[in-house]
Amino acid sequence: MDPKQLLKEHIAKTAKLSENEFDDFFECFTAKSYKKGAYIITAGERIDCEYFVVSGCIKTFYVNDNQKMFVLQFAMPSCWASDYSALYSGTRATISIGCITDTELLCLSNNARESACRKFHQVEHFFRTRMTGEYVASQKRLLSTMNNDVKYRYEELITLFPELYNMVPKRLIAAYLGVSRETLYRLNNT
Amino acid sequence: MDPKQLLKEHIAKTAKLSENEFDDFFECFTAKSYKKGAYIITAGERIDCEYFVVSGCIKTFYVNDNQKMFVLQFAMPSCWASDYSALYSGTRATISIGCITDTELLCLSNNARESACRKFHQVEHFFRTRMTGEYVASQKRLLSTMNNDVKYRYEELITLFPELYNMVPKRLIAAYLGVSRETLYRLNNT
DNA sequence: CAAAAGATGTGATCTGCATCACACAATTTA
DNA sequence: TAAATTGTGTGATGCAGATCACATCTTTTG
Repeated sequence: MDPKQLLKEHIAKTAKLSENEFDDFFECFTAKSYKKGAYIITAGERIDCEYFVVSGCIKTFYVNDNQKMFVLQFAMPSCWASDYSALYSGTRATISIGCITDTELLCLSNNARESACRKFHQVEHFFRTRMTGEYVASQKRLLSTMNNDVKYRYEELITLFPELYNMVPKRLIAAYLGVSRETLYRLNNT
Repeated sequence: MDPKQLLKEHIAKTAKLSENEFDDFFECFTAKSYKKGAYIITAGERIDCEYFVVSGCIKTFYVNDNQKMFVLQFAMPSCWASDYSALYSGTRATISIGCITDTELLCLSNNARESACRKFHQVEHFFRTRMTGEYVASQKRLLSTMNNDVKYRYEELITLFPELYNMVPKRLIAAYLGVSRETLYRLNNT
C-alpha cells in the first residue's frame, strides 16, 4: 500500500487534518526500506527517529548482560516503534529494533515531531491519543504478565495477532512472553 | 501545600500557560478528600475522572478471580491516577483505587480534560508529554519484571521511592512486585 | 547443491517462588 | 483498655519454568 495513504488513514482515525496540513506534515517523514535481519536501531547508539511501519514486521527488543533477549513489541503495518526513553531524554538507546521480514518504514525525527506538534494542534492531539493508547496497552500487558500463566498469555497473543504464528519464529515469541523456548514448546503437550 | 499552587508548578514543568489560562483550566478540577482505607474507584463501576494527588498516598490495583491483588501504582503527591482504559473507552473500571493514607485529590473529568485540550494547545501538550512519560515508565517496569529477580526489583523500588518503605505495608509492596508476602520477607535473610 | 546457520523437539535435573499452616506483634475500633 | 483486625516472622512442601544437553529438521548462503 502507498505509504502516504496508509499514514493518512491511520492519522485520520484520531485527528482531523486538512489535505494541506497533512501534506505539510507528511513532508517531515523520510521513507526507508530494510532487508530481513537488518537493524534499524542498535542498543548503544544515539538515536533521532521514531518509525511508522508501512510493510513487513519488526521487533523491538532488549538484550541483557547474559545475552538473553526480551521482545518488547512486534510492530506490524500501521504500528509505531522506537526507543522512546532514549528519544525523549536524548540518551543512548538501550533497546534495539530489528527486521523480522523485509520492511518499509516512514521515519520521523524527534525535532520534526516536536515542531509539527507545535505547528498543528491536531498533530499534538494525535500523538497524545496514541501515547495514551500505548500506555494503556503496556499496563494491560504488565498485568497479564503478573496474573496469567504462560499458556494463557501465549493464546492471548496469538488470538490478538494471528499473523505472528507463522511469521515469527517461536524463539522470539518466547522472548516476548519472557520464557525459554523450551517452555513455550512444551505448552503444546500440556 | 496549596492544591492550586502544586498543580500549577507541576504543569509549568512541561507546558506554558498564562495566569489566566491556568486559572481557567483549574476551574475544571474539583477538590476532594478521603480517609485512609477509602475507595476512590471500585472495580465494576462506571468512572468519569482522573485524579491528581495533592497529599497522601493511594494505590491503583487489580484483584483477580482468586482474590489475589496486584498493585499497579503507588501514587504520591503530584502523581496522577485513574483506570485510563475504562476512562478512554467508556467501559466499566477493571481496577480499583484506594487510599493508603488520608488523601487530598483534584478530580478532572474526562470531558473536562478533552475540552481543555481542545481549548488550550498547551494543555494538550502537557497531557501528551505526561502520557509519553507514563508509557516509557511502564515499559521500563515491564522489562525490569522480566529481566530482574525480586530482590533486585525490591531494592530498585525502595531506592526510587524511599518513602514507601515506612508508609506502605510490605504486603502491598509484594503485590506491586508480583510475589507473595512470604517471599518478600525472606529476601532480607538472603 | 553442499555446508553452515538457525529453528524446533525432547529428556533429565535444578531452583525460585507459591502455597499452606500457624505463632506472634501491632494497630484499629468498639 | 479489651477485642478484633491487620500485619509480620518462619517452617515444610510442591510445582512451573529455567537450564543443560543433544538430536533432528529447515532455511540461508557461498
